[in-house]
Amino acid sequence: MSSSPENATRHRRSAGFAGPATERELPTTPRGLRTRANLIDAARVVFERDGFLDARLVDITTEAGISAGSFYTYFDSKEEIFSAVQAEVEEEMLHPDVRAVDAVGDDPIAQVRAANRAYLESYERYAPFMRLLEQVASIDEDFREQRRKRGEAFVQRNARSIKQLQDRGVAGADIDPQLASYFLSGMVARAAYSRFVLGEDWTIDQMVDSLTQLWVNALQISPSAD
Amino acid sequence: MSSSPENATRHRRSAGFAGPATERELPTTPRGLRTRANLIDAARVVFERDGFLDARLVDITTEAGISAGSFYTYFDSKEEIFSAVQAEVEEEMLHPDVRAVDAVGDDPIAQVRAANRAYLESYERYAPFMRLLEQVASIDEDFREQRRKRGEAFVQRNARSIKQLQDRGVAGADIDPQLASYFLSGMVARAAYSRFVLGEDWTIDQMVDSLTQLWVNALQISPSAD
Amino acid sequence: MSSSPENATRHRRSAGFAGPATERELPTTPRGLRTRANLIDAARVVFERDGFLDARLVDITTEAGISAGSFYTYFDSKEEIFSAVQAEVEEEMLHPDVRAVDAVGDDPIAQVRAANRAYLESYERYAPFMRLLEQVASIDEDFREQRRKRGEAFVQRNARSIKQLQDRGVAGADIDPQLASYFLSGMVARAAYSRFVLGEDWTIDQMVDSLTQLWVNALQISPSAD
Amino acid sequence: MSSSPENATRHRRSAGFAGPATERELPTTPRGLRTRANLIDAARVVFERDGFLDARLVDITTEAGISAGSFYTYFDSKEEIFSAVQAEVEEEMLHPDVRAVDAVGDDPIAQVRAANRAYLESYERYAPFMRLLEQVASIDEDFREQRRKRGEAFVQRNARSIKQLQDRGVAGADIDPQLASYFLSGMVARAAYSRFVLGEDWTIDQMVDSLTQLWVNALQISPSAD
DNA sequence: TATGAATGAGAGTTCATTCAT
DNA sequence: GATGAATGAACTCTCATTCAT
Repeated sequence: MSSSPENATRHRRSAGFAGPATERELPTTPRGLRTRANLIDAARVVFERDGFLDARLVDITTEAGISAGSFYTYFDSKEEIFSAVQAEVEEEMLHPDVRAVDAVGDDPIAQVRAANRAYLESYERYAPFMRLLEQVASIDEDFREQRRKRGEAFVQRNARSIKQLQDRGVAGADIDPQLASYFLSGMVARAAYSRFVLGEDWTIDQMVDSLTQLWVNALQISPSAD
Repeated sequence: MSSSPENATRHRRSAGFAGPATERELPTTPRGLRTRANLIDAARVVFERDGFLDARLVDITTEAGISAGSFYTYFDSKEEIFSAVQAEVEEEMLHPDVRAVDAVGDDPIAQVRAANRAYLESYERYAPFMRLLEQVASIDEDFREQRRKRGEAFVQRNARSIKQLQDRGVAGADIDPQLASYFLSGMVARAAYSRFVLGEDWTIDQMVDSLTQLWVNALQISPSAD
Repeated sequence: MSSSPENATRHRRSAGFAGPATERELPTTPRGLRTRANLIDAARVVFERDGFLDARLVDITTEAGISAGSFYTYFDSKEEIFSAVQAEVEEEMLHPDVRAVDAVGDDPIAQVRAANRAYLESYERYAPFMRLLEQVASIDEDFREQRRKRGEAFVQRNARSIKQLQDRGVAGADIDPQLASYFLSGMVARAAYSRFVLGEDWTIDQMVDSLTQLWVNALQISPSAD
Repeated sequence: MSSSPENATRHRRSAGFAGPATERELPTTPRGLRTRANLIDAARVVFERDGFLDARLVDITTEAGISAGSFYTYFDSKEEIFSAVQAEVEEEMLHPDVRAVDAVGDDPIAQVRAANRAYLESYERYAPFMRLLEQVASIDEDFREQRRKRGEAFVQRNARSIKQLQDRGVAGADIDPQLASYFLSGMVARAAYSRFVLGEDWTIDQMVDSLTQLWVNALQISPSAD
């Protein structure tokens, strides 16, 4: 809004994020594949720059160097190309430069710290995209639901870790692992959002220290005896 | 999007949330004041039902029972009436039915618990409005910044409480009160969002218990000796 | 096609003729009523000149002297304004200048002749509109069905007349009144179409004579004894 | 319209049905001939299924199993391939399985009956194509004119038959053979249209009986003395 | 010659905002 | 001051046709 040009006009068509639907098949020729890839890259640039709502298809095609009509050779709607961008970015996020996490060893505190750092650094690297995700989530209920479901898996994994710590007597026994996992993950996620989207001026080190401390205290994790 | 009618299109002129701007003076006649109030109430209904983006001015004026053109007698833009709605809701939120918080006494744990419960109950009561706030924040940077600043005060107040607990030796001394306040508040806020906007199916009691426990542990608050 | 300008482009949106649907209420102000009427008149001009398919909304609004966007103040689609045109024309057709048919008396042959003449004269007067009806019927199945149902009533009425003639012994007894009514009415309708749309060069008198003769013979109507 | 997908949009460039124009020469290779034939068959399928207007060239080429661009190797426009389809269907219609018509003998009533039956049965067999013809005729004036001229010959032939009957004293002498031929043929054609396009629920036997009776009465054909 | 991607000229549609009555 | 009709700038989406490979 205020970040858009004067008198900007924004259209939305509700093609929907409801699901993958009839996944359109990829173009067969190298040229087609190249154009499609260009389009996705262009869309990412425009989305991250203007937000989902202010992004016009014509901006995307212009950025991609093709005509407006050609958009529809590859995608049916802004929502559909957004999903493609999302897939691309997620693909990209899954190629970490051999995460140091594994080198951490068994110390649960070190593990929490490493996980928090990894999360924050990833968030920072993809900050414009993360902001975009937040926007789309706040706009579209289906997308929100989709995202919630994905988060579920992450929370469950964390909950199991907490449970194991409890079983080993390393974490407070009277803590609900599910809720603790959910709420503490949320704390970190929101801290990242505050830092990288809202622009709070903390260093990552500060954040890692503080978040890890709060997390560890909250779960009453005792330092590893090793 | 998914919740909007097929092919709905929304326009926006970026009047902006940048600030109070030239605060428009209130109408002088009782009738004018009544119409203005109707308009705000109508806007709240429509905003909460359709979201900020899908809300059309004509829907608001229709809901208010006045003509489309009369809107501009009272407000200059959708953003401006949104601010008025926000002011009204916040006014309403400040009239608590004699909050029991004060009855809590000096026990810091009981205070944290009471504060968490109060927050969640208030969030629940205003859930549609809270969702609306999230949406607008994700859309508009100025609004986001405005909101961040307001939150600041709240965080500072909490930080001072934490500092006092530390000074009394009731909370961990090595905790950064500012960050802890920010992050723990964020945890609660996000939990409320997950529950009342995303629809996670927790009871408020569960949430209060778990959040209070995590909060208290995180700050290493020891039970009051009294 | 060939009758449209070179490289003309024709769009069709399937709003549908399925039914009256949610009949939009009339404008309340005189100005609104005037504009709506202008729009209908303009639509009739454009439809009759260009056909349904080649008629563009912007042609209609231009003809009506209003802006393109204003169209949607009154109608939702080309189909909807077409229905309004149809209603208007039918209204107009129902104001005959005191049809002479009644003056014909009891002679069945004279009655058939009078009916045929009235039909042909009316068809001639509304020839451009009749051509339009044919086109729309050939394009849209719902409209076709609608029209078929309306014709039904007319056929039934004729069938009853035939039945009465048979009962009075004035028409052949072994004729199926329903089918005869349908087929003979169809013969007259098609003759009118051939004359006024296809442009066959018969005089109305010729047509009346010949059609009446065929009709009368077909039903074996004997001349009234009077 | 109602039969087309939501919001379908159709473009047309008026290549026109004006005439054979520069008849494009047939492809020379067997492969080319096969592709051309496939294209025509595909076009017939698509035209009959979707109507002329809603048929997209890409649908036709897809149905034919060739690429979009290749269309122009064989035809210049939708109109042109339509003409080819028409030619093909008419060719097909001219290969009757040794029509029993000739076996009818000299009885004029039996001849009329046989002709009517043959017409109706043929119409039924080609009903989707006949509907298509009606549509195109209603859309394009040149095509309409073309068709009218072709019908002329048929009407003339019938008119001559009627004349002969009159000369033999078997039909009413005061009937205009031209007009009678035209109008009665029209009656049968329209009955067929009502049955096979509009969906009236008559049996062919009913129709043959009734139409023959009306036709014979109309012409005052007396039963053959043989 | 076949391919299929690219084009581009529109048409329809929306709605914040203006303004004559 | 209120009304509600009128405006017009945007934007999406289609598909016959072209053209580089």
